[in-house]
Amino acid sequence: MCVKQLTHQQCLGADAALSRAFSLLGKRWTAVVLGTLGTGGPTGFRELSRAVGGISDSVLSDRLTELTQAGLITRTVDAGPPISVTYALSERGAALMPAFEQISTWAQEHL
Amino acid sequence: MCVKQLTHQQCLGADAALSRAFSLLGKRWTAVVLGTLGTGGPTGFRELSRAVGGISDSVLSDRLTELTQAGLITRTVDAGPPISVTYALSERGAALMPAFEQISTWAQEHL
DNA sequence: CTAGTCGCTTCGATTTCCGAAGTCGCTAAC
DNA sequence: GTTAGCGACTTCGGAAATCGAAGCGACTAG
Repeated sequence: MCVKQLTHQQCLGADAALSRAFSLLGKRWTAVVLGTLGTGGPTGFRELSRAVGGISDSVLSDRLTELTQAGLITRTVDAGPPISVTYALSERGAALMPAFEQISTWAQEHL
Repeated sequence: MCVKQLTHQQCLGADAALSRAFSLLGKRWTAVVLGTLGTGGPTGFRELSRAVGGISDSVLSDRLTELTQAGLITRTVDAGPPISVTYALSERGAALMPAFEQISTWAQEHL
């Protein structure tokens, strides 16, 4: 049984939800991109690339597209000139930050 | 600045810690394996494979090796006969469960 | 003796990721 | 006017990760 005295069914539901979450978060860079937007605030592609560090442009572009489509971030285009694009956490994305802070705290003492 | 009024330095530290955490959790299946051990308790390879669902044997084997080496799970061999092996969360691994519960709750309402 | 299970390993194929180079539109400096 | 740099990406070949299937040895059950 669960470490927290849940019913078997509740455990299955929790596992399925965690699986859905990690079908996104289990990709390299997804959580780091979200976390970086959470700590640094709204920013553009290049600045985000620098803040994340080590990510390729094509993967960053892919992740931003996926996260926008999943509703975790918003993409705002200012036609300028010059064109500028700003990515920011949405409410839904911001709702993940408490969990990421816990993971971050955990990593500070365990990794 | 941070959404939570941290210093710039604290944000950078948090991002670096999150990056370290997700160099592990950002691999396909890692978090789901941990989460499944958290809800289902100690178990063997085959049962864990069934509980996780959809994972290949070679990746499960790889993940279990990595997680054991990282100290997040323990591997206990009973020489039998027949041989049986039990994987369980370590204290360090169990310390991640509150964050995974938050992510699971978040996924139940957002994904 | 046969079939099934456990706890894995191996291997070829597929998918994901990476690094480099590139595009277009803009701005700045000379 | 020219050159260089930047932003916001896209493209592509190669490397790494993942997958699915098949296999192994040791055991148990019928």
